[in-house]
Amino acid sequence: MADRWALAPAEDGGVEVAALGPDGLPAGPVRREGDLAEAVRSRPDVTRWVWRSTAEVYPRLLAMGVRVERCYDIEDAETLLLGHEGRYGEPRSAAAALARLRGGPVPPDPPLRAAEPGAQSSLFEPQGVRLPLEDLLAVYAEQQRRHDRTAHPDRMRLLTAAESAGMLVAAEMNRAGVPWSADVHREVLHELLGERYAGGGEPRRLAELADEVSAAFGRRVRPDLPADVVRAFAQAGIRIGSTRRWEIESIDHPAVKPLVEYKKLYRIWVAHGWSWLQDWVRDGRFRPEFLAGGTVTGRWVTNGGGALQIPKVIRRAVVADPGWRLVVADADQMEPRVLAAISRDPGLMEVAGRESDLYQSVSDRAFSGDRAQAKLAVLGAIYGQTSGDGLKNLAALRRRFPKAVAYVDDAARAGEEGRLVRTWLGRTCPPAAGAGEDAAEEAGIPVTSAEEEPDTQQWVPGYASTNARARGRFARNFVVQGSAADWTLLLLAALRRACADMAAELVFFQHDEVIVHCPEDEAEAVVAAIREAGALAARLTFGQTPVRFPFSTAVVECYADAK
DNA sequence: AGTTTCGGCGCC
DNA sequence: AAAGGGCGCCGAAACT
Repeated sequence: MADRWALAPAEDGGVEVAALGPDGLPAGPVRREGDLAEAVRSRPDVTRWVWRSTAEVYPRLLAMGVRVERCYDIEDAETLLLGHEGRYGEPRSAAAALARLRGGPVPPDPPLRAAEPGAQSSLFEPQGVRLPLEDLLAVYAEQQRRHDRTAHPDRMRLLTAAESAGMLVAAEMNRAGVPWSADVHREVLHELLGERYAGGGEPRRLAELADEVSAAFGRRVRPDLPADVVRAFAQAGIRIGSTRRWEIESIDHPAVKPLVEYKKLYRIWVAHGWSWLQDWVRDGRFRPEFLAGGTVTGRWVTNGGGALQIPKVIRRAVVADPGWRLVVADADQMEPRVLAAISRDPGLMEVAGRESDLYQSVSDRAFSGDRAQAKLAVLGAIYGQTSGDGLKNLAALRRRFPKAVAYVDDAARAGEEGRLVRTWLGRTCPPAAGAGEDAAEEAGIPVTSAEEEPDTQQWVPGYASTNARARGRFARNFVVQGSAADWTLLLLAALRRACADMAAELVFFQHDEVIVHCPEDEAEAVVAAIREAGALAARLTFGQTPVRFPFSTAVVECYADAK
């Protein structure tokens, strides 16, 4: 039996299936069967299912209790391949890919659906345009050839496979949900905000703080209205450019303390308060929708619920089931370690080859001993910092780690010049990304002329335009953040496989941090599995490298206790 | 009245 | 002290 099969759900609930040969070409006839889940369940030896869209197929399989080992998502691969080919923005649907292959009119992509609180049913709605399996297989075969034509075919194949794996993880996490205690959440809210008043107005503590702010100014001020706050300070003889916290905090005025406190609590109230709880938590689980590869850098996003921005204080509500634990694992200094792996800078690889604190090591070697400064300088180099403290030490960084800094500098230059920039595995940055209006215009989005700003520097020799510099910073960060995302995809894939042999379930992922929910007696095995998965991901992603990817791990009953 | 943008801030 | 990367979310403000 072939280990690779393809399937395409049909309109009537049936399914088409076909065995594939090692070359990815059909190894048998397309068969028509009555039931999607049964078609997969009855073929336990299949190690990879090829399908149009994981979002279309996998939630339905999971609902029937069927999991798959691996998959290949044709439309996701199409997106990655188009990007690699410098064809960002072309329609990415399988139907569009087929039209390009056969030479017909290319249909535009269907519009994305919007997020709705708690709308589990949306996960089961058919998305996109279905294609007969015969046609899907033609697209798939062509994609195999397009992989071969990339700069590093082995890496590109790994990338599409890894992101498909990420989509399986995301679908499984969406099904599992994040263990969430509504009672604890309500306790936290009551502690911070006080009683709620009828009518949905501000809770007690916010009303009190608003009164304190008003008293300090000697007139009624709405602290949640920036314009009102600016006006109030102006009347007090203090001019401010914005009401951002750092700016407010530098002011000497009795309104500052209650105002800053108000802004902090207001944020909790509107973004993670009682109505959030009502919308997103049901049956002891917070159910956001994770989307693998939702950003150009490959980082995930979530749709609804702000799952990647859960405030620290609210994490007390993330509580394991009785007898279960949360294994919380954070990759230590992930981005500089990734920079070491991709730049192959000898000095940085040596530092990143240890599991000990990378910023402390950098500080010991390059500076006079301040870890905070070393961290600022390293992150500043990755982010393209243009001023501030980080810049002071950039020269030292450049001397000590020349290849690493040159790597991101080269990416920045490529970005400024509009050239393609890729992650280690081959995810490609759109040439105009980070350019603001330029990017919008190139994507076909009309830009109002009133906002166009003549870019006078453009004609001054030696100066890049504002937009070009923005592209440079974007590209500089892209190669590091994106390559880190490459590694985390492989990490998740490996961890998922390890968890498949246990009761443990992956429930949360946030850039460099995973949470596994498992029975207490599995916790130590999960910790070990995470470390092994990280090491395996490093080998697979970067090949032979001395760079290590250690984790800080904690086995806790409550997420807030992990730090 | 409905839709889009802005300001601010949460997370990494 | 406050500049540089990526996101999502909310209400208010600004728009049509």
